[in-house]
Amino acid sequence: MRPTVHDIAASAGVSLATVDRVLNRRPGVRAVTREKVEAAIETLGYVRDMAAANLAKSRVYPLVFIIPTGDNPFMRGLEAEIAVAGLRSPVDRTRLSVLTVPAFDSAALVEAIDRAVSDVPAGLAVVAVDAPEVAAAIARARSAGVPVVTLVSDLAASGRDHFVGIDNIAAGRTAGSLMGRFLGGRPGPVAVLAGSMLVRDHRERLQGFTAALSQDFEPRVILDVLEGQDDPMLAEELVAICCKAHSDLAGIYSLGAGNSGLVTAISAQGRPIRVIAHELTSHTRSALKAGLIDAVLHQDAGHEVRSAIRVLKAKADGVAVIEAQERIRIDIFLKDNLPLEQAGDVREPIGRDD
Amino acid sequence: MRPTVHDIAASAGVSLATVDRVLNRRPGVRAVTREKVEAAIETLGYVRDMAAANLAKSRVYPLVFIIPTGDNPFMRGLEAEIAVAGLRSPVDRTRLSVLTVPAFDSAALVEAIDRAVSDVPAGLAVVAVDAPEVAAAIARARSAGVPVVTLVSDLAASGRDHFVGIDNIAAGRTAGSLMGRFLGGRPGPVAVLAGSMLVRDHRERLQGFTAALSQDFEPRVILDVLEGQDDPMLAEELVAICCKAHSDLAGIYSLGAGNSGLVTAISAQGRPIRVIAHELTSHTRSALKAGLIDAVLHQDAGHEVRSAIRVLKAKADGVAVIEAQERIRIDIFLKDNLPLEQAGDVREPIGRDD
DNA sequence: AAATTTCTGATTTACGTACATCAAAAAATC
DNA sequence: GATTTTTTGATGTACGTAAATCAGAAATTT
Repeated sequence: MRPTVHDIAASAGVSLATVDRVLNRRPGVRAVTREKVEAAIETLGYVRDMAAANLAKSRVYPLVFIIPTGDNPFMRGLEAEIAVAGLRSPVDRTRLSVLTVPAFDSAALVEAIDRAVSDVPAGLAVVAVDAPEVAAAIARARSAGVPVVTLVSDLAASGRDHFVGIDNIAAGRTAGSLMGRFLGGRPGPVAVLAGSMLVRDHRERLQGFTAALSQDFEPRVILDVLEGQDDPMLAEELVAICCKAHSDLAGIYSLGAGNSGLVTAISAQGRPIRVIAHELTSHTRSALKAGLIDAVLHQDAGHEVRSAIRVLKAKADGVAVIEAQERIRIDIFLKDNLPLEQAGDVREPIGRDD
Repeated sequence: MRPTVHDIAASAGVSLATVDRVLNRRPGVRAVTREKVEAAIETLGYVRDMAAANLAKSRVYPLVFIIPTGDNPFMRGLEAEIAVAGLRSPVDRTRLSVLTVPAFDSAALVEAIDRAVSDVPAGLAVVAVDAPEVAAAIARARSAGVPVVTLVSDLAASGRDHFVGIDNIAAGRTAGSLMGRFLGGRPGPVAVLAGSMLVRDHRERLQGFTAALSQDFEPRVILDVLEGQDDPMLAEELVAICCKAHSDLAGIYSLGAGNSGLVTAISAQGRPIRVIAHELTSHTRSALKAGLIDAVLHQDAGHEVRSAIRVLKAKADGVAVIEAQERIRIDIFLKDNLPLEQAGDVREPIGRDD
């Protein structure tokens, strides 16, 4: 049987109340007594039964997610997954709420963080914007005792407790490596379609892509980045122009959103172009199946949300996280390993979307 | 606040004891009364607080894993991950035990299953062997009230509650697709190195590989399967012979174990051969880095073990599982997206291993 | 040594459920 | 209608922890 507080009390020769004071850092315990208790905890290998503790406290974990507004399908998918996770809230004693703020607006994000912190939630998950004032706001949250994880987009300088998301440099390198192998000896330049070079994730993906493609393969021209603002219409236009300008275009790496425009543009081309894109959506899925896209790199929003919740609860309890379990993987989908379509999958609106 | 048994009792106009009888299927409740209670449960949306219930019952979940003996590194990795998960047993109220049986010995497996069932564990995870008597044993376990999941190797005919593992046909297809793309227009036959065609997983991988490679790419000769018995020495010998016999050998798909022998054989070749293998181990990792292997398909044993535990607990409680969370993914590793090496990773003995 | 402050013990209630016991009520049987 | 059987209610204890109260002991200060 695992030891209980009673065993600790008996073993340390103190009362239950004192053990409780030590465990919950309540005042009124001499240093020597505290050490006796801690020694007993150590030798007996006591671990607090969180289920019983939470029951006694009737504890709930109010968790706040702060994510960007706008029609970025990945972010909307994230929001949907938070809603799905919310259905399980009664079971896992969480209470999830979502704040949305304009994308890339660091002032608004800072305000949202401060507002969220003011009702002392059990944890905070933030899609970070790369700005010093945001880092400062996160640091404030933590010094107010609120655990913070960054979600999708990291901000290591903030001292956040954990980052939930993929390694974007590795994602870019993977894309570059796949592109190099898929192209084989075939000549011709490669284009890169991004949302905006102002976004850290996109910069990192580009960096990894360029590095892998130029390091491990024969020299190849990488054209100037097309910034499609994650807008399908603009993406389509830019890609079409690019195809016209480069009749020998061999491949395209789309590292942001707006892929439906990309697909429209390349399907109009009568020549094979290798395409690697990000995020599995209904569009990229069907383009994969049709052979218009060769590979899709993907991060699973559901996993990210569940991981954020697990990590925040663990941090709130001061418990260690299982690192291996919380590593968010870069999924590589070909048309041959597509997962079955599910109800919760990202579905996009007609016309303007990913 | 979520409703409790007290709310149900009040709402149904019955006593707490009666609610308890209904909830725990104890006798002594008239059908009409039971229906009243069930209606109240329904309308109030009551869900039993499992944490409190488990506390009251001081319930533990004894779970039994049955896996093959032998030096198959993947299976040993699985065993190691079970041990790691066992460290968390006090926290999640499980008690894990492992039975090992000779590989592919269905009689021994049946005996182990029956033995395990005889002390009525809360659940059973079995690396299944494809035989009718095994299916029957699993069916017996289930009708004895013991939830069963198949692990790594499925046996759908058994009526098991759940399968924890990858889709091996999809894995083979993925390998075929990657091989086709990696080879591009380059001519030459492709070899397949398997453990044994008696194993269902290996058969399925081969099937998927052949289908994808012949369906989506120019015609290519796939040589007769080399059966290396998952033995590095034999694998090395077979591959060396094959290379000698086919001077234009373009690629090798290694769908089983014994990869260290494979690597030795191909590194002796002075020509580039595309290689796709299974399972990330210290050997395949370093071969990836060295460029001797192009891609590794991987299933994460830690995830599989944790998933099996979650699913079995859920089945034991009669609770729904989160399907999306329990899907075991096929990881595709290139040298560019290798995860950091960790303490729990599969390390192989010198000389004879994967 | 007395007064004060700080620590510690003993005890109780609570969280939501499980489970057992015994009495009382209702239904079924004769 | 009396008896037996079945169903229901009332109540208490337990699980492991949290949190509060109050009395008493120990340490510190005067």
